[in-house]
Amino acid sequence: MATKLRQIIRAPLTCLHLYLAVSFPPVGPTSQRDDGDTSDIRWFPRCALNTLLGMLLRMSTLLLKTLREEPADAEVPSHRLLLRAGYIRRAAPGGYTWLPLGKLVLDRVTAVVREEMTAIGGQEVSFPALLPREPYELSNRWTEYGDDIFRLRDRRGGEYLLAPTHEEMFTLLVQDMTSSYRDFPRLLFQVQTKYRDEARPRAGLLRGREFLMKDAYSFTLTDLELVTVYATVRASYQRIFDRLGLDHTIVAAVSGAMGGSASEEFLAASEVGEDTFVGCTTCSYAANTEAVITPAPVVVSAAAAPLAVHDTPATPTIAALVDLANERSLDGRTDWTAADTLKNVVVTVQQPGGEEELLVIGVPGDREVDLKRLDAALAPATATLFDDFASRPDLVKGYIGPQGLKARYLADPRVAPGTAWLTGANEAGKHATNVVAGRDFTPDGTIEAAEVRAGDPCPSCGEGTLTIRRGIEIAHVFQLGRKYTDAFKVDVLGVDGKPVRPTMGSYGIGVSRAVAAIAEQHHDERGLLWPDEVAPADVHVVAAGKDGQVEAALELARQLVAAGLRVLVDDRPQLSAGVKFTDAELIGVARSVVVGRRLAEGLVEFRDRRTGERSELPITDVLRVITGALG
RNA sequence: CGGGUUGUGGCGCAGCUUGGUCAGCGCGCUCGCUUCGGGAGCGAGAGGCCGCCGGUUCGAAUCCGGCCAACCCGACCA
Repeated sequence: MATKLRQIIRAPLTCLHLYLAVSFPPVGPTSQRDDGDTSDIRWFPRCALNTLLGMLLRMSTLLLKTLREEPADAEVPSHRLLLRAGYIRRAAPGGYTWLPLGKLVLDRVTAVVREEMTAIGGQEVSFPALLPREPYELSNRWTEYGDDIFRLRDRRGGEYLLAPTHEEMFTLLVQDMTSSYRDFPRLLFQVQTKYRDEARPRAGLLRGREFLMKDAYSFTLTDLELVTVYATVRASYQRIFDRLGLDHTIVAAVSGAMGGSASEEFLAASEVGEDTFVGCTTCSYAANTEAVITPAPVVVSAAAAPLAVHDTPATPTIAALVDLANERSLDGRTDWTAADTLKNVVVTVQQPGGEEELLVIGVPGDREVDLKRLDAALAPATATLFDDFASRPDLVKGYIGPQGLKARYLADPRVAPGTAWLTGANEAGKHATNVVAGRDFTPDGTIEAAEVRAGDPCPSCGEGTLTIRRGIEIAHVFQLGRKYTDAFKVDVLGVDGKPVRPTMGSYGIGVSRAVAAIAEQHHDERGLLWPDEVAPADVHVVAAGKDGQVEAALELARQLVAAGLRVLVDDRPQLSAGVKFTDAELIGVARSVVVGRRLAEGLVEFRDRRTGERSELPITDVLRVITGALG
């Protein structure tokens, strides 16, 4: 009977992590499926260095329910399929339960990350997710991070947060445990649940309010060392994502709320991604649109005509202005286009502390202001469109020009000194031509706020043009610098006996998001199709028949397990073969073995879902074929 | 936070306009028999405070008000 404790399995000593696993009999009525031998429900993850341990998952007892119908509230493929195939369930707004199959995949992804981080000398630690306010107060992020932090109070009124990232804690740990240059360099990481009070969680695992993240931080004494470690981690990440089967692009990025420089993101190409990035048609340049630098134009004509004001009634929009300019042959020209005009957009800039300032942004009239790029340029401050023109009679909506403006003015790099523009005259119904930058007005600086378009010149090589794609941000690496070591005044003794302040690198991987990204890149109309490295099992054995097929499938599965394979076996009674085939395709283990109608002749069918290949082979050859296929 | 859509057994939905044998359908689940290689057939069942609160009414899933939640678009966001 199945009430006894299962045998305890000890992982080999070669494993970094020793897993003890005990499984219990399924709760509830078991009499019908209890075949008297459940001792093989061994349920444990393969250890980090894997191979020697097999695993047997019996679908007859697995906590799994596939859904035939599409869940109504799931939109993107990863969300739909992970729900349908029984990997996750929604448990809270922006929070998901990992079911057994999903947990296996998550753990495999984590294992790959852990192996690669360890391989470059990373050491794993783990901080609480629940942290007191003070460290975040000292780094100013209690304020800077704004509404995205989950904040809470304990019974005595003490203030806490659920950590959105752990820079402060890593820095404090290093401060606590190091005192000499001999303690450096350091690379520390953790795999932790992070919390962000996202205004709008969406797309299942892709943007949750609770998610699993691997965050790593390097501590070095010189900027040069930081560059070296950065390159090492970057290369490690490329290996990680290659192993995970994620088609990714490394793009130049902005570092956002973290602070820092030399920032790059790893984006997994996907139509459902929330990040837009550009690539160059000729060189290797790639960047998040937020980080695209606009090349300043070469100004040819130095001698421009003097500024001239024209009556331009009823032209509050660029389109109306251009039409009228051509109708009236302003300055004798009839070839005016939107690109000749200078559009001036008023925004309110809000600092994290709450102070507000009015700012006017000047961009060529044929381009919109990209609010994401604007915010990235202003970070950590944020901007909103200004619309209270009644309070500022000096700002004439639709007729604003940069000349004589009584507000801070930042211009697009295309508004270079010497360029002449058709723009507002700061008077209702009037515009001015030949408004020359550097002569008639001088911006307080430049800003990258104009939209980026496919076909724009490449800022790197200057020859190619930009193409635009969408991607899922699966990792972000950047040279953080001394923001946090300064905040906490971390100093260690250098070789010369004088204090040295370490500099930091920050390297994050969205682990749970990576699972979703893999699902986005590896599925078809029939279901998921996991890369081998992260699949919940190496092989899916399907018992298709009731003439001993279930017993034979289980026996085969045990042999495969004994050889170190992780096996998912569909031993569910009473189900037709069709149901099992469909489920197998939905669940997405690439290789399956069907123990079916030709069992009596000792033959089973081997299927490769990626290639569509099917072949019959003696049941005794299965192990050889599978191990061969797995490489 | 703005706009939109939607809340009815585990899942997917109908019913609401026109209040009254409407609490229904499909899937799933339980039991029996048959079936057994592509989400089987027949029969018999279990399962729902119709998101929540209040109002109108003789009577509310249905009409009205408020609230909550989910999803989508935007804003925001390692």
